[in-house]
Amino acid sequence: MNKTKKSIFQSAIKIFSDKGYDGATMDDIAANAGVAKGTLYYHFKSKEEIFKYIISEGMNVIREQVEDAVVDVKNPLDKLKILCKIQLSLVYQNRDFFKVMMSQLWGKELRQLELRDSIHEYIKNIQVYLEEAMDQGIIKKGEASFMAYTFFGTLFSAAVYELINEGKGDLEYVIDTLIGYILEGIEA
Amino acid sequence: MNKTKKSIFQSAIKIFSDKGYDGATMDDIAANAGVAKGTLYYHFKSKEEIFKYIISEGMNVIREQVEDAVVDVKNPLDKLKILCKIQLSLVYQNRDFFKVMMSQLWGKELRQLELRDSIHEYIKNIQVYLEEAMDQGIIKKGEASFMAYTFFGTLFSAAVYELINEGKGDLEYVIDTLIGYILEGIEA
Amino acid sequence: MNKTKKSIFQSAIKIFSDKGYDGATMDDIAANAGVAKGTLYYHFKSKEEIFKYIISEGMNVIREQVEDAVVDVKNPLDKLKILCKIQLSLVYQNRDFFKVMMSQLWGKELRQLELRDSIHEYIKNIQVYLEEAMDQGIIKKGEASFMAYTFFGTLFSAAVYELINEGKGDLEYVIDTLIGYILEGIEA
Amino acid sequence: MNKTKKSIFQSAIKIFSDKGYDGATMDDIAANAGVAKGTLYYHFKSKEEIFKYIISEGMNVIREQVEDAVVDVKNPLDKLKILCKIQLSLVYQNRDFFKVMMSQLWGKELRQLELRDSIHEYIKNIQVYLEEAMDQGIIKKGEASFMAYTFFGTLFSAAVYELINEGKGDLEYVIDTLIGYILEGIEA
DNA sequence: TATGAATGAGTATTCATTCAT
DNA sequence: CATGAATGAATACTCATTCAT
Repeated sequence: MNKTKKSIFQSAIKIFSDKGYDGATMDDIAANAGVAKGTLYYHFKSKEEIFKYIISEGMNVIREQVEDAVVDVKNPLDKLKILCKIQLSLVYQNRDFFKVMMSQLWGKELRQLELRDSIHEYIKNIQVYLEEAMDQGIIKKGEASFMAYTFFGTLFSAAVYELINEGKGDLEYVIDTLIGYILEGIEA
Repeated sequence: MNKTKKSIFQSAIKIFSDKGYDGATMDDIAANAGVAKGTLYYHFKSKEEIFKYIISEGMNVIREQVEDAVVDVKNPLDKLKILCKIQLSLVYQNRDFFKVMMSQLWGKELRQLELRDSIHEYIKNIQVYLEEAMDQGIIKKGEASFMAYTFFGTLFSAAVYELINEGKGDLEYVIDTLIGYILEGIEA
Repeated sequence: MNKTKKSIFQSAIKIFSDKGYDGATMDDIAANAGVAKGTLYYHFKSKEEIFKYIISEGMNVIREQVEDAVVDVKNPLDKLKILCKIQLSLVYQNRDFFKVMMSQLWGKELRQLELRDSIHEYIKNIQVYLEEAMDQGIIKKGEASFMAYTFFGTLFSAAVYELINEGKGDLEYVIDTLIGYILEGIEA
Repeated sequence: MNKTKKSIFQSAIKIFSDKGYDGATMDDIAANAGVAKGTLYYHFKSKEEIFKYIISEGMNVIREQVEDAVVDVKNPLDKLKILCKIQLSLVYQNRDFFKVMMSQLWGKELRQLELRDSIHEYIKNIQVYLEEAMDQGIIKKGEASFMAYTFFGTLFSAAVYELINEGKGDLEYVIDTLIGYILEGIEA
């Protein structure tokens, strides 16, 4: 990704996160990137192409980082904890990207169906970790697929919390508390 | 709300949930409601007005139903369980409304800021229930505000699960399992 | 003209004078008249019909008043003076009506062509008075038709003056001064 | 002003003069200019912006031409005559522009209030010439401000005359006669 | 590689008019 | 006589996309 393309990429994330896919205009993106509108079309075929590019790049980064973080951990419980931690950190490090995803998850447009597939794929990955832990008796037996969604839902909690109480919380505290809730629940 | 207004209201929820706020057109809404476009403007000042109306009506329904369900329950743990249950049921009964909310939660448009305020208000209500339960030692001590977001995040899990695996799950099972996760965690 | 029709008539003059023909809406007129929109259509066939009615009623009033004022005056110079005076008074008494006329005089819409015909007719009336005075050697010989327009232009001066310096001037002074200018010019 | 912008500018004057501000459509203007509708918005922010641009450009032209014509004339009476002459010529050369002004002078819309301010400013300029001539005893003593409106009203006479008797009159004759009326009146 | 003027299909909104009550 | 809900054609304005430079 050269410099111009990168600045378009980053501007698009910012603009999509502020205005949503349909609300964002190519003018907004070009202005924010500091390039002429025509330049967008030199680097991307269309608005939708930019969107898809953002999603696929973003998902790749997440997948890689999760893999890297977990690869050397042997203990399955630690693995889950690390998984939680890295996921939540990523939400905080890529707020705008997550906002784009969250807002585009719903709906029946093609790009949205593709995004859902992409997330579905990702959740199936989490599921694998959960099944491992189940097999070893670390976590409750149950439908791993469903549990994976709960896991994913936690990201949402964190994102909404951050969205509404912008920057007020302490990242470390939020992450540790959430991991606690996921594993042990809130009951005393 | 007279008949015409109601059919506009319901169509708008459907269309907004399929296409998002900006993606939805007034033509879509009118066609779906079976009225002429001008009729939309006879009953609502603007597209944004329709949106706001949907949100405020929807939130009222939720608030009322939650209150009704919980009012006669004395035991604080039962109260939390009922709270969970009713919330999740509402997600399933008003899928489209929730999709609209979820997709419009993000972003910086006025309507979105207002929606966030509205949800913030609702979460503060949940917080009150949690504080009660904390005081009575039923649930872990901690920042009730933050815990309320976790609670809310569960709705999201359920919504995404339902969204991706459309109708495949058994509502009762989903609800009971989720309540279990929230209270006791996933750890064995 | 019954009470309802009259209030529509007067509201229409007011609204047309504030917003012009195209800028005025039937809603504006109805609201200002304190009746429902449908009521306008009970009394008038269309917006254009209201406009035409206003113009024809207005011109009638002017014609009558001018005639009445001049009928008993024998001396042709006095006649001209009276003519000036009454015309100018009418401008001041029917500001809104004149604004409607002035703004609709231009353009190529049917209603505007008709209005121009109407005014042309009126100016030809003035011309008759001028020809009388010319014949008797009271005023300069010349093309009476053209002189009549000058006469009419004076109304415009007065109207613009009043429009820009709203109500500041003394009516009597304005009228007397203008008559002086018309008859004797501004040269010392 | 580049070529495209200029053709939009000229079309707008034509269309506004035929149909008035509200009656004119952007489609009309675009078609007349031979450009796509979007092109109007590439060069002007809105319909109102086009209007304001026309007025300010038009007033500038008038101001400049009047100044140029008068600057070398020393004799104050000649100055007034030239002033009359140039003003009247401008009316004839810019018929459409004047029609736009005349029709938009009335009413209470923002653009109209601004137009009135603009004209008020212009009339104050005329007033200066009149005051000079008054000081030198060339014209009658009196309220110069008011006299300036009379002067301006003459433009109106000429415009209406031209409007109703399209092109029939001889420009030179009309101008000379009007100057005569203004300075010496119509009385014999 | 990058630009920005030009496009035209699409969109929210307005408003004169109709009509059943 | 009077109403006001409903209409749909018309209108200002937007914006993704194209293309000549």
